[in-house]
Amino acid sequence: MKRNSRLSLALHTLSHTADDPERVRTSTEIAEHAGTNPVVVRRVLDRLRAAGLLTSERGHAGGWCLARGPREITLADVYRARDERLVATDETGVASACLVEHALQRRVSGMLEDIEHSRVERLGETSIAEVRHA
Amino acid sequence: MKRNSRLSLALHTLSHTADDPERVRTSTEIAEHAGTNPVVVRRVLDRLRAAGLLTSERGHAGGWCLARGPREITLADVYRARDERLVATDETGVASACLVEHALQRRVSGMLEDIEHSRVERLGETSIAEVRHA
DNA sequence: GATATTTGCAACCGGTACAGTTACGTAAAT
DNA sequence: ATTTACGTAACTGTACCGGTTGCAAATATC
Repeated sequence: MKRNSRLSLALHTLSHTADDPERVRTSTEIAEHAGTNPVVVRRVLDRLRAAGLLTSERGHAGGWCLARGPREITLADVYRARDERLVATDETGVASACLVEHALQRRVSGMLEDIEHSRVERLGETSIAEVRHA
Repeated sequence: MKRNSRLSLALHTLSHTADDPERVRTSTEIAEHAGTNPVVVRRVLDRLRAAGLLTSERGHAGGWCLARGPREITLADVYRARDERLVATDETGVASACLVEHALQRRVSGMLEDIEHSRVERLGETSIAEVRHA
């Protein structure tokens, strides 16, 4: 697959389901379209379901569906649904004895957090329904 | 060591050298302070030297020194000195046949670029000399 | 009830990235 | 010549991730 694939795959999938919200899609189908593996798809989509963006049904005629209207799901929702953070703020819990280190941690990670927030805010301005008309 | 250590180590080291710019520090000394290994320190500091932020002298009484005044080095300089990008914009060159994918790429990666710029901009507002007084 | 389909999940493989470590070469001061 | 310290290459261990396989559980169809 390609780089940054988790977010990319999530967005791609949601955008397509937004195209035709009634249609139920299997992970196999999605995987073929995305050029990857059904299990990988499920792994990514698991998180979107946990975040309440998708629902899945097992068994015959099962598959994946949008949990709410495509206009009610923003890029920020998708972004937040990944549990990972791109900023990677330290958080090892080990308190350094070094004062400079403390000051750095506070300043830099605070700064990156701010940026993170503004990023998510901007992503929130676009719903997955309108991505195609970008 | 800890996560995000390259940037962290770079910033930490530079902040300390900014404290007393005349003093020459060996990688062993820096490594001990940072709780890591001299070779690791040199690897990270290599990039800072390539970026013109530090100089190094070999041999007896050699070591590392600031290449310019601590007020002329910003956090953005350090951030840029790492060659890596945190955003990881796709760039595999493979053109997808999927129009939605195209639109997504354009919109999302454009947005991430913006954020990257604003991040660097904000980091540029602080010099390593003033980090301690945060 | 048997069968086919599809998610759910765990285990494992292969590749990549990185910190850590060891070892050795090179340069400079004493 | 010796000592010091950078420069660099090689190897290790770990972590993460995409890919893959296998199997259990659930559900629709026959």
